[in-house]
Amino acid sequence: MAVAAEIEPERSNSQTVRAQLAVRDLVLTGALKAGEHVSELSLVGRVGVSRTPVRAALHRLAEEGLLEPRAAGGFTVKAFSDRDVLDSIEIRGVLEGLAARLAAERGVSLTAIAPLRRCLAELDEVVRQTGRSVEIFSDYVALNARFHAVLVGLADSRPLERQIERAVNLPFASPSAFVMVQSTMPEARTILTIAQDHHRCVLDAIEQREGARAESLMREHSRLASRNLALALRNQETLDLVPGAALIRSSSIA
Amino acid sequence: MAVAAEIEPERSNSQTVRAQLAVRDLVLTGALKAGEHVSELSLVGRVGVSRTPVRAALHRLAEEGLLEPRAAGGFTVKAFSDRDVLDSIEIRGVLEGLAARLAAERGVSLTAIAPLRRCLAELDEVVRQTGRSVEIFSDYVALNARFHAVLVGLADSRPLERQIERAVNLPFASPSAFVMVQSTMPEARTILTIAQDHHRCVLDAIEQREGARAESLMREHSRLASRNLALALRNQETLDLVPGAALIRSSSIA
DNA sequence: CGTATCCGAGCTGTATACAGAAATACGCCT
DNA sequence: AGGCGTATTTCTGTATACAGCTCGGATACG
Repeated sequence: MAVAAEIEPERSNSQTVRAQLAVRDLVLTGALKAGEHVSELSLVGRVGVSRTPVRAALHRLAEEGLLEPRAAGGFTVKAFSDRDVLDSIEIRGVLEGLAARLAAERGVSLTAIAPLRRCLAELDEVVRQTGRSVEIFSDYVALNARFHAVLVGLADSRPLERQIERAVNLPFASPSAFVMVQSTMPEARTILTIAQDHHRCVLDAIEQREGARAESLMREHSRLASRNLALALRNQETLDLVPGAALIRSSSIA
Repeated sequence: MAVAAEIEPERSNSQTVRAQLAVRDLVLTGALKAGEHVSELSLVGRVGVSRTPVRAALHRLAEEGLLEPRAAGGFTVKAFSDRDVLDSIEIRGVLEGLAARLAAERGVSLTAIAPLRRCLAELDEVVRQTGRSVEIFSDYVALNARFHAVLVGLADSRPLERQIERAVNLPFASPSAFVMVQSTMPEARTILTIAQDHHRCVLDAIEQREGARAESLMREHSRLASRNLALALRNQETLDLVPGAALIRSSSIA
């Protein structure tokens, strides 16, 4: 089918996963507008699999929070207010803060923290660089994602990992969601420097078993994202750099 | 089928929901042991619906955290260490703490807080009562659940509600999970009194917009559950009063 | 002209049939 | 007698057929 060819032919192992990725992309790119009802049959044509995996994918995306189940059955694309986004970021901050505190309180061996130290050093290099801004930032995004993931692992708590994974699944709530927005701003380098100092201090706090400090640092760290969100909402064009921006219906279209 | 008759004939609207409830019960009662592989076909016979809704139910239960997806496909009943349970309770405390703080910081009108005040008054009465211990506690459980639910609503944040709902879905992480354990203990009344004082102080803190106080109170409040867990783990017989206790594989079977 | 009712199209929920993969058990070979 | 390979069986993943329901439109009536 012609339309199906639009979607990458990625022959992933599972049809369900393929459908999930395809539909998620449709939602995040705005091909399916917020509030719109998304029917199973229409997707069957678009992603080229039968109803069963499409159905499973829709349920999973509803669990992720991108779709909203209707009482009558079926799903609609969820719309997020700016406060919803803000709250999602705060939730992530609180949970990551808990992870940092647990790591600190329970103690982490030096060998366990070593990978994170290495990650920190790599981030240092990226921040120190003075090249093409966009490239620096995309390097930063990748390393930053790794840093956060490994940090959460230090808490060594499966329940917490699960909960954080869910919080981060909302694309605009991920630790790196708003980093690219900074790349368009004059004080870009400043913010990176501050964020990286957060990283460093959190590691120090964990090493010295300062739980409260580690926790509040991670919270404040997440608020960098909140601040970037506020900036992005002012100049609408930079908002396109944020994944899933199509879902954010700005309440202030004055 | 004879076996299907064991399950209540509850003709709920949806086959999927029926299957979900039935399988959840099988897991929580221990009919399906922790670690055991749960096959779709075997459940088809037990709950009396076809594979499609059973399959959907299994995926939902995996999302809830009661089942664990296997790489090869299918699911196993998840096992929880006591630390997993402890962490789950801590996660709930942290999230409910966030809810209380947001409510306090953003401000709550007196009319909005009124239902919670009423709930508090009803709890007061229950705590003051001096009747059959078990009845008092089951009354308390119901009211306590309502109190927590309404409190979370005060934060007025859909993302946070979603996240907390997920945290509470783990049966032993719910606010009332370990209340029944107290009913067997001599200092039962004492704990209820303390818990109720937490409730009262949190409301006061929210009214007076003391965010930090509201947050730390809710955290400490959740730690009552942690303490009850520790007690329940000592006398194994009281552990049966906890929903889903069958999933907790005590690491210390000394 | 507005409103209520009825009918039809489309969609979801459910059941089942089929294919491929994994686990198990059996038999054969060493 | 034990280990390995193969065959069988059982399972999951996927596709499709069917039934009931919901929603929208058209028509008739006030």
